[in-house]
Amino acid sequence: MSTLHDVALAAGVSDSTVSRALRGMDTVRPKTRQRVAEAAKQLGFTLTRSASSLASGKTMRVVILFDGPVNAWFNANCLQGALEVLAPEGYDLVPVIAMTRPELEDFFAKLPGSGNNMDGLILPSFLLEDSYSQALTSLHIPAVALDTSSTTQLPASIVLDNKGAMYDAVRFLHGLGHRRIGYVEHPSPAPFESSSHLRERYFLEAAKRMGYTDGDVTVFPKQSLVERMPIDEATAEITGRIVSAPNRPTAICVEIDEAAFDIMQRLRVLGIRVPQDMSVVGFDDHEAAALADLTTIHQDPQLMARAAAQKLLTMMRGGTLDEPSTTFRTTLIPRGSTAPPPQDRP
Amino acid sequence: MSTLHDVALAAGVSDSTVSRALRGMDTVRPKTRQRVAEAAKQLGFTLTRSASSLASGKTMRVVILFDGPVNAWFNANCLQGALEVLAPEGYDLVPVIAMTRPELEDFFAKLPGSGNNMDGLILPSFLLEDSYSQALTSLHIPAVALDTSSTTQLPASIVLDNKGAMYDAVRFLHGLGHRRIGYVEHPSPAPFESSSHLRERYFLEAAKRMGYTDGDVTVFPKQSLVERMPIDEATAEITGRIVSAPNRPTAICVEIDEAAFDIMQRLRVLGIRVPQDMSVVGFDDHEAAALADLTTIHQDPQLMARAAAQKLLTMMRGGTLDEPSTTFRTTLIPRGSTAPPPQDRP
DNA sequence: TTGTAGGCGTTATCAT
DNA sequence: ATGATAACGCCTACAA
Repeated sequence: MSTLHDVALAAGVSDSTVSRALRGMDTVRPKTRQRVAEAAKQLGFTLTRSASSLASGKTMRVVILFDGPVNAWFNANCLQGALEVLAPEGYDLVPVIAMTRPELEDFFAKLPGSGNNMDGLILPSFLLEDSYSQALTSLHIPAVALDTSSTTQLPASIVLDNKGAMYDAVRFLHGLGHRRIGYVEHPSPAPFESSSHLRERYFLEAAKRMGYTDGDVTVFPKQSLVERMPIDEATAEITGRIVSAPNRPTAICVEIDEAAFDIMQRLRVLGIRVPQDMSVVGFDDHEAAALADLTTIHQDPQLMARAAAQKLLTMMRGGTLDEPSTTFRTTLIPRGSTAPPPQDRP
Repeated sequence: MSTLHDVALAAGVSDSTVSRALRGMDTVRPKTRQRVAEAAKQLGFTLTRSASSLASGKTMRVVILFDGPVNAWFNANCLQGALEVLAPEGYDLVPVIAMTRPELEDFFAKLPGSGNNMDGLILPSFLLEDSYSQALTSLHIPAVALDTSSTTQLPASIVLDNKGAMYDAVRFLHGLGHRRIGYVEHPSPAPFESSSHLRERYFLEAAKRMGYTDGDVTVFPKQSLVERMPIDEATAEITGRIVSAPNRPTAICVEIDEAAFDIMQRLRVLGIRVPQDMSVVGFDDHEAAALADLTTIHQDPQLMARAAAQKLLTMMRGGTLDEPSTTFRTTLIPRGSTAPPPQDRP
């Protein structure tokens, strides 16, 4: 209700002094500062964000762009991590979701003018098209990629060692004696590339490296994507394909835990025992993975997001990153959903 | 980079016309509107939020205040639900976390001036102190409570039928034959009252109503709160108390699923079989509940948050709610974590 | 249907 | 250490 000017009158100083005092600038005499503080508290005064923003040019707003719901495990953890570092610095962290290609295009189409509307951008998950990442840098919008890939690198990024992770997984299954293995894509509704799709590539690469032939390795769904299908229908469909695959694998890697949980349950319903008949490896180490006794690959998106936010912070403040890109490694957590293949056991 | 004025020049019209055209107001000739749209796109122009905000008085910013991390199941779902209705209307949804009492106090202390900084407020989980809810209404800040309780009701609220839920739970356990039952509080780190604590009260009330005596019903932790303790230590501690309780219950209700998962695992480790030795009922119907085969009480915070956001929307637009308070009911989902008590079985 | 003019509440620059 | 004075970019009467 009351403005900075009212505070100035009450404290018997000028507007500028109030502004300086309230923002903790150093050229204010302690006594004056205190008088101002009292007047402000007295009046219940708070700076108006939009006015400060307009005058200063800083919006104190960073957007985090997701390719799916914020209640998905990975996204919620990113949000929390970034919030933990940004909020104490006074930034708003605004989640924005672009689930469809038009939405994504729209977001980037509006980018040119958006410099006035955000101080920074965090991009988790997206496999960014080059034109987009270029636009970002040429518009001088501080942005950091969070487990995001693109040919044209952004100036800052947090990357997950997906390659190492998949090599670990394949090596692990190979060590258990599995000779027919499969990779299961997450039936994501997002119609554009997500960086987790990269894992498929590395899985195949690792398999080949370990001596698996094409016939030994299957990807589900193979080609005909299960698109635009409710997610559990898609999962059911995929589980069906796995079970009825001509050369059914004895072990599968699933792109994310949340999908693995579902698939495990469906396998059991179909009479396929895990791990006796089929080994399952997940990805994420979701809180429920221990509960489900799921062997999985641990990652910590909350931590990665903190790192991303930290980098963004220094960029927004005009600093230089001493390490533009930081890589996080994964850890394979062996649990009860994996075992040697059927024929190997007594 | 370019301003509304630049667009006006390019389109050969006045600033106000551009403003009107861009915001879709009706008093603009289609042809003019199009010319403006083209000029805007051409220049990559986007309205500057802070300027619009300052001039119009609307911030297009609604904050959602949480008492814990946004990656908690309930919170993440609230966020997603509210986002789904607010984002399409152009609102930023800004998550703010107040985990400690000072943080909460600080938030409300700054409220008087905050009217200029937010158009609305969503309050999940808090057991609001009256002074706070009164401040909100007297400051005319549109706010809606989401499963939040306070003596002084806010003008709008979404309430969960916690009472009905707990009566269902007690009735269910009673029907299975349990004569000694327990209620397990969530070892929340938040030092202030959360509305889920209400459930404890209703549980006790229901138990009494069904004929349980004080000796038959135990609350964990009983009195000495497990405060300021890392959450899993607290859970371990609580599990220990349950197991070693003098008159150990044969069935427990746990305040939220996430805690129930943990407790179930610990019980098993301690050799207590679920449900043979101990029945467990959760609350939430978290995605992992099916996986854990946990009998639980279903609620849908995402849906509730949508409703909350909808109410907020009409309030922010000056409308009147035809139903200030909406109550959502719960459903008990029987699964494998509950069974008759030990002595009842052959 | 469109244009004109004033003001929204701060910050920044330049004095003092 | 503090004051005066322009911006900042848009919206909203009001006028035409």
